[in-house]
Amino acid sequence: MEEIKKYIAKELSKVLLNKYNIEMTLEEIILMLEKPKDDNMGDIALPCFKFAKVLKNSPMNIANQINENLEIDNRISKCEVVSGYINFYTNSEKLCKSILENIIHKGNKYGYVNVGKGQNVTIDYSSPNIAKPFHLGHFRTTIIGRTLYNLYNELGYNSIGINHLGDWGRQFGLVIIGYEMFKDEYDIEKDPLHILSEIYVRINKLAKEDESIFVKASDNFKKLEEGDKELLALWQYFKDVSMKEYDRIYKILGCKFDSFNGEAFYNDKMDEVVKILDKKGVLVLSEGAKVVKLSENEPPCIILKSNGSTIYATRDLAAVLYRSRTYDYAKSIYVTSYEQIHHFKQVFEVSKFLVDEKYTKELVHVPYGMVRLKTGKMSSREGTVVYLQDLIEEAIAKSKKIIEEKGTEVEDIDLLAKQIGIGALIFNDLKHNKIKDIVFDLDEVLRFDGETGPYIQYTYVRIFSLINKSGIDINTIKKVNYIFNEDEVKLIKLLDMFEDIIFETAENYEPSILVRYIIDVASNFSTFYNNNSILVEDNNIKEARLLLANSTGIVIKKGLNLLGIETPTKM
RNA sequence: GUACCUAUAGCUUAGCUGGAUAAAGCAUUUGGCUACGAACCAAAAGAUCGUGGGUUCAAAUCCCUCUAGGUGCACCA
Repeated sequence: MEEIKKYIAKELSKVLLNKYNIEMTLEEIILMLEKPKDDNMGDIALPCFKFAKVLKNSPMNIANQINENLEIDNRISKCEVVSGYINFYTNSEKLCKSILENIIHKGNKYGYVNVGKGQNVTIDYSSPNIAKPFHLGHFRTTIIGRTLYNLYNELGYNSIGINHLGDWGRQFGLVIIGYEMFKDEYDIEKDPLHILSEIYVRINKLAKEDESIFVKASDNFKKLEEGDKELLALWQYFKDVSMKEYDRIYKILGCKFDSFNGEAFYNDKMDEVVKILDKKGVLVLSEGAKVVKLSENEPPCIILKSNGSTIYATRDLAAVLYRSRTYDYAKSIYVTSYEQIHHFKQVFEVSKFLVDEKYTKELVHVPYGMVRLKTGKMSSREGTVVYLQDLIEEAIAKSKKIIEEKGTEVEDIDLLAKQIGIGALIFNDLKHNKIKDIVFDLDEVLRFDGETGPYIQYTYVRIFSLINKSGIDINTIKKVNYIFNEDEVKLIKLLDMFEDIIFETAENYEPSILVRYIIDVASNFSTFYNNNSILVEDNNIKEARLLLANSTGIVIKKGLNLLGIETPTKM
């Protein structure tokens, strides 16, 4: 379709120049071209309103004039002027054949476009705080980040997934106090993370009443920073038990990371940050702390607290320095909730003093909205936190129940329930525009009808089953000898958009674009599938439709896999 | 106080680099399984696009006011 756009733009530019003496580049004209609202208004449209003012004529007249002077070959089957627009109808017979043959030719590589040329993109995501169970609040960063990870690989970049563990800071000084105080009351080994987080809540409460506990926590953290062996051993224990649980969660979600260098990793790398900032003369003393002032009215970015300890911004800055050197990234993405917008704005601003412009201009914060419960905000103090492990188990159990109610021919129901349950969880989340808050309701998430994960998976299963039943080896069909009908043309043109959609999704850091597209594909396939018989038709028709089904299957499978959702072949 | 984000059908949302009749799903009403999986398809009904201004040939979309909700704003992460 892009080629045809270019062709139309080229022809238009000739008419504009000759008839009106308007000089426009192909790119400018392509930008003016749009997709008509309705499919029966053609494939490409040129609104002529902008010319009206310059030419002092009505858009309708101009459209007619341009249309009359336009010389176009058989790639376009029809041009029509409708209320100020010129609508172009592509010759879909040729177009559809070439689109389908291209998809079949590329197979499961369809969608891959090498725009990244192997450049590194770091994606900082998930990043839970250790010594606490993984909860629903970490879910969005994990699956949005993972989707971006897959997308950038698909675009020919080399994605580097970084789990910037929250494993450093005063809170661990506090946990240590709590641990020593309360450990004898628990059998920690039984469920370390839940117990540790309970201890954290208790000690936090005490500290609120007794300021000296916070002071001691800060001391502890200072000691950790200085390498106190005893305290570090405790810290290491917290980290080990945390990683054990996180690994389990990542495995079930299918997430992979190339690095688990968390905040503690940068402990010995922050001195250099301080030195560089100091040398550049931007580090100033303010209220006892060392800070970088960014603007007059705004509070500064704290680099060293008044007790000399570092703060999370210092660690993020050290990470920018380290990642620029280690990965020489073309882009560096941070996926966190919108609560941290201000923080990253500051960090990105200060990092201009640390690294080359090459590395600062592609620092990207990808913020997303909060997950809320029907009962309100999640709070560990209120005990209203939803742990992801529990949630996943519940989702799987509920899915299993629904599957059994609906009936299935699958033997391994547990596996299927896992694929569907987790798929539904991911799909529902990524379906929404990421910046919007989500009110979490498991019953809503696990609906199987309409725009849902199970619906897409079901569509895929039907495609798979159809091709199986045909008894034809799909790879032996190379040519299309058939003129596609309206349903088919619509679906094929949609499949043709896949590469653009992947690009757009990555460029906007917005997985919902891809999700919406997959819904559109599945829904169009279902319409086609309902209105057209396949297996009983003559060979030419049957083969063409099987190719179409197979191509749709390729796009759906690839699309879902990019989102981290599995595609069962039976349900 | 100030900055940023959000507000579209009963519910959940899409559309937001301005363009043709505001698009889906759920729920509601109705029709379709002796063709390949009905977890499906089709039809009907359902919208003062939060309010009030402004810019424009054209505003859900851009600018301003106000309202409601959310989030951030110096030693937590």
